[in-house]
Amino acid sequence: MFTYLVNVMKQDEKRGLLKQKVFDAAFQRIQEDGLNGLRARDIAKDAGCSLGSLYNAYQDLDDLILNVNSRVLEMLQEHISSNVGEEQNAEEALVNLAVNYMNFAYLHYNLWTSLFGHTMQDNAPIPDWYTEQTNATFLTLVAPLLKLRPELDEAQAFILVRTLFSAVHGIITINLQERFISIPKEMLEIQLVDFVHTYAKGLKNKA
Amino acid sequence: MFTYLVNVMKQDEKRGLLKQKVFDAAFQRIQEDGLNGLRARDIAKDAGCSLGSLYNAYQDLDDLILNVNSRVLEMLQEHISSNVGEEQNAEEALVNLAVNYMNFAYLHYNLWTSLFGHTMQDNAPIPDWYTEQTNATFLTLVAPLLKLRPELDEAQAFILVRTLFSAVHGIITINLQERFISIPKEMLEIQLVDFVHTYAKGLKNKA
DNA sequence: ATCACTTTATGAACAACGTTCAATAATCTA
DNA sequence: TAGATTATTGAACGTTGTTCATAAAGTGAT
Repeated sequence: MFTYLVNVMKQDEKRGLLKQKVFDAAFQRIQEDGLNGLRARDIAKDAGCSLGSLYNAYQDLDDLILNVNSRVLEMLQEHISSNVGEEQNAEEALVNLAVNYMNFAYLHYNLWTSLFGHTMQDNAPIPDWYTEQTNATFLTLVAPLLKLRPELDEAQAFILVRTLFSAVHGIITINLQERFISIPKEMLEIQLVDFVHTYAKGLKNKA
Repeated sequence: MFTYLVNVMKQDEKRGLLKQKVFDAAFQRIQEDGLNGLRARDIAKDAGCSLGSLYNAYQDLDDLILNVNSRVLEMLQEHISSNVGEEQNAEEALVNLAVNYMNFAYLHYNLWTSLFGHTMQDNAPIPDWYTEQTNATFLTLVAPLLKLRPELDEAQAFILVRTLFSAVHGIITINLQERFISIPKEMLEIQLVDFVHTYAKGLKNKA
């Protein structure tokens, strides 16, 4: 019955279907084996198409990976800002952002490292649409903070969120990297919450 | 005359010489082209030996890269702790650590990304000697802080330095990654110094 | 200096990879 | 249905990292 559906589809619908199947296969491979274990031939096999068709659907592996990472960015954005924005104060919102980010990194470790560990072949430039989406994701994080602290202008809030996000990202990254001694998740969370509170205290005491 | 020296050398001295030449070639390649541009055949050509000899000197490319990264770690340790330890207070020491770290990242960008961007083939484990060196480098950073703040025990100082280092690392990493909007070095330094001061203020206000 | 023995150097060969492309099949249009 | 357009295929290509049989060089005892 699925074949019937395919037969009844227009050509561009089938093209979309193939693209989707290739995407799904790549996503799952990255999720299970990590970016390092990604092979064009495996993706084609999983997607049920030939090796050549993969390059019909996507320009090259970089193109495909960027599309997967784009989806991961969406997931991250959704996950990170859940339960954020209904707090009484900005400090708790920042703590929640940090803890959500940590949980995402643990929950989707391979997808998360794909986001930051991928580099283009031959030092090719990252396409604009991708960097724009990355920065748009950042702006989403700024929004709840602005609601809570209307006295900040957007530029200030952007810098604040960016700095804090970078710092939190670093703390989690270093802890999860194999080359460093890492502490258990529970301890990391304590350290992270403490860090955000400490930094927030410093911000309050600034003026 | 150089040939004369070679002729007069013992066998293991020549082995060391070859290892050194291969190392130098790899180091220079990584420094100039980055880790992505590293090719076994290029290294062999630069070192003036055959492709096979490279695998006589080092087990594989991972082994060679880890040795280069080990040297980079030494450079980082030396660079980061220069001018640190003679300050009046711990806060200034932490600021200097952060700024030194930033300068190293800018000055030796390819070497620095090699340090954090390298991953093993086939998810092979990182050898113990390397992770031990990494953590030993950390302990070096803790030492000046302990001298300045003798009331901290070593565990507390370690956590403090580790958290701060991770955060600083994250701020610099995110800014230097191509996929994010980056600000000029001068602005980053201001942001970084401000961040450390703010965090230090938070620490003081904790008790 | 000669010989047997060990160590080192070599580059052709191999397997695995991303990518291309001429040939084939499918689909659309008129 | 015929002709034109598009999609699919997998063999083939160029580059990788790595291995290995062969050759060269070094070592030490006689």
